[in-house]
Amino acid sequence: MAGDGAERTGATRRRGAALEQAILRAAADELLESGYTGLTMDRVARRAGTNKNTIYRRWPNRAALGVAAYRQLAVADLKPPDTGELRGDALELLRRANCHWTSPLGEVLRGLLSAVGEEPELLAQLQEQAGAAGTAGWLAVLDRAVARGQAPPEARHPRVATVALALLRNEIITRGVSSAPDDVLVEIVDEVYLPLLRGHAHTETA
Amino acid sequence: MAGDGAERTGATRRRGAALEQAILRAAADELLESGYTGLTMDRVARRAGTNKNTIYRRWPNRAALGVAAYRQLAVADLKPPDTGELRGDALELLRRANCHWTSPLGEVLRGLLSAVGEEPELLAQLQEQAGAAGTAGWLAVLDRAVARGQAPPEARHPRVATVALALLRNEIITRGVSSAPDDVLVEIVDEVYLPLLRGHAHTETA
DNA sequence: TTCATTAGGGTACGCAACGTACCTTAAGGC
DNA sequence: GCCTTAAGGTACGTTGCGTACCCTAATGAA
Repeated sequence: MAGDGAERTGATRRRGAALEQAILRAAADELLESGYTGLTMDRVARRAGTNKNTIYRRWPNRAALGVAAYRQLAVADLKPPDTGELRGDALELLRRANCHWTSPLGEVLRGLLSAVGEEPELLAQLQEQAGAAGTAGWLAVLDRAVARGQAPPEARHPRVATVALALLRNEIITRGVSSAPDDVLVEIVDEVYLPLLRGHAHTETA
Repeated sequence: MAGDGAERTGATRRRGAALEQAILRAAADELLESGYTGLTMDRVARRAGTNKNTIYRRWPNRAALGVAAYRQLAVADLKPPDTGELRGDALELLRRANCHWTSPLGEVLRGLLSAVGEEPELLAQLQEQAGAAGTAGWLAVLDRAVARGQAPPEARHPRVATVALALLRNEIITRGVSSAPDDVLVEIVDEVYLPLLRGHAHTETA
């Protein structure tokens, strides 16, 4: 990491893409350290070894910078799990999501989501990243379950497929900041997700 | 409403509970007009015909005042619907919740939820109001459905009962600020909620 | 009734952070 | 080797939180 904490001492003056990257890295680091609340333009400027002026030439306001910086962090490595059983796969996906939302990154995302409420454009950008990543994994897992005969084909409806994820999100938002305990995840899978799929299979897999 | 917009002109000086109520009313009005973002201590003070000092003697910070003011607004009138059918009741509950979350009041609640993230005490207070009110209605509706034989007794598990509500919340949060369109509510009920209950009834009500 | 105590009113302040203005200075293309 | 363009530096205006200080009205007790 170049110029991590201290102000940059290099003699040359960066421009264009290089500078932009430096700003984004600085902003992303601030996000991880202090969350969106702690992301201030002055601090990002100092950390990146530049000044607010330069930042405002690229992003119109703090929220936009926050979203852009988050993008850097959110390149999630999502290989859907394959335990050979639907229940195991679902639990694993839920545990990963739980981890994600609980991590500093999740906190950042929550902060951003609430801060961006007024600007729909930024909101759309966030959803594109946060939302899409989620559903893909669930559909993949369900595809395999359908192939195995553990779930009916109708289960591949996106809303049905991601029910467990939605419940987890709801749990975290409703219950507060800390992560959901594992037995809640198990409950979601056993009491809701699997019965739901069973309910879709009208009279089969009994 | 006494002293609605203009600064109070009365000669007597209010104290204690009367003053506290005046402050809370002013804060609640500001919340409805401008949301939590627009709730500033100076404006509340002016509107209540008092000063910040007096407010800070009662609430330690803006968030606490916001939560207290929200309590005034959130006395929801919740008689669970009774259309005679589970599907109709569920849809009606969902529509009400959708209305609520979309209303200025919902916006306020969302703002508060995100602002209070750091202070667990306040968060607990909010949940007490927002959360409990919701589940009661669903349990009541399910009770009647069970009595009618339209749902299995296991459906009265709180997590199962409120699945539709959780999905709606998730939809609103994920998709952004505006209200969920009605077909989404129908989809939640028909594609998730009813199949889920069906799935719980292992081999009955077929 | 008088008077001390207590709570409210008015105002100004310190501080942080956003966003902007203005000028100076280096980079890089022609 | 100049000239446009972009970056650096700095200071400013503004808003809003939270605090400090001192004045003044209400209340209850002597």
